[in-house]
Amino acid sequence: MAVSRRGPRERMVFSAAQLIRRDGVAATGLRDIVEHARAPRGSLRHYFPGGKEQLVNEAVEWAGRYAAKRVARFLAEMPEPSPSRLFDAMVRQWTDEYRSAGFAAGCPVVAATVDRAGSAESTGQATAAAFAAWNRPVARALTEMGVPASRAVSLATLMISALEGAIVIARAERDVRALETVARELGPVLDAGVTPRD
Amino acid sequence: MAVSRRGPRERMVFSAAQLIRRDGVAATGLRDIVEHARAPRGSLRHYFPGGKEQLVNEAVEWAGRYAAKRVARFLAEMPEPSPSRLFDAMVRQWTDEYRSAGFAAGCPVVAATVDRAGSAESTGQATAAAFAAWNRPVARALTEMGVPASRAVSLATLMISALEGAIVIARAERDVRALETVARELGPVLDAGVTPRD
DNA sequence: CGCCCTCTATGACAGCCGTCATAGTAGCGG
DNA sequence: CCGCTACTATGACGGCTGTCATAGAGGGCG
Repeated sequence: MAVSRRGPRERMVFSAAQLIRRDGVAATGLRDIVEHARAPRGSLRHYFPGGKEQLVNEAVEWAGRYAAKRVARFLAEMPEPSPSRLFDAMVRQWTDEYRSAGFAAGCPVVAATVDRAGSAESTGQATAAAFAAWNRPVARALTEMGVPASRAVSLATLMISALEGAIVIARAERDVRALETVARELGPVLDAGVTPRD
Repeated sequence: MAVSRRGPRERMVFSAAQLIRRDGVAATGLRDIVEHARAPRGSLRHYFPGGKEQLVNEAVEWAGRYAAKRVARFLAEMPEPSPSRLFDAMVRQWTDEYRSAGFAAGCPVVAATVDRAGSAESTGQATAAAFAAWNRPVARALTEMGVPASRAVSLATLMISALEGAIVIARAERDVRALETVARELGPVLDAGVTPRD
């Protein structure tokens, strides 16, 4: 696997993101992460002297970069990009996973935001940065498709909001219905460039 | 307080919902709930023989009923109901809370969905039921406003998805921007297709 | 009174948590 | 060979978790 090619440190961050998005932050133990990453437990302290908080933060940051790269790939694979087609691709990533692998996991950034366990000031900043890192390429893509710059960021926020909400509902219902619904209902809106209220 | 008028059992469910939506399920201890509810710890086992799982499920169900009732109240207070105005009211509930009380808490149903801690089959059903209980009055309100029945459920799902996603982003950013954005961008979309007045 | 039923009090239990202390290994430059 | 650095191994620590066992109030009622 390409994964095991990476160093233990990177594997731990990756495994942390994977377990967090499945079980939540509090329910994910350091020992679980180490085992899932097939990494030596003795190295935990060495690589992450900041403890669990640091590992969680890096996992969130990793997820933000991953989502951003994913957007770029969607656009690269798209012959004639359009807002609705981009949104479709973003949604389809989740419907595909849920259909093939079940509804066990959600978005790690959402998990880290919701399950902040009270403390963790730095985790709050990490989640905000992750959402920003995700929003940025989406908004930029929209502007390149002809959406006015003033609305591009807003539409990107709407897309990500609807997607994240639908992910949660899909997990609860164990059905991709909500994901398909937001794609179907929001797609035309994104293409039309509906004039916002006064 | 009206709250302390209620029996200890109901207070525990209420406190559970309140703590879960702030810290998540796993990070919320039974002892925290009992203390927050000013309820006797000895009664926990008596009222909730199903343990934490039962208490969490009841908190989620309570939240679903609460959200449904809230929709009814929004409509009752609305002179001339419209889809966008309903959505505005739903969003404003959260912007108001965040502005006045800070970004500590989110939606308990989302927390219970994301933070399912692996097990808890019954909690999955409870969260699905809660979303359904919330969707139902929204969809019904939309049909009464002139939205075709076939699209009412879809639009309700879109509204709730966008709202929930924006709640999460707002908490991460510690800013109501995302909430205001989805209200502004989605409002006109929801009204479109509705024949204005008789 | 005595009995029952609802509710409460208290403490112990095993188990997991994140953190940390200590020791040890491998490799490399000198 | 040394010393040094990077990394790993292992186990213990206090603290918190949900669960449970046992005992005891309090009140209605015959």
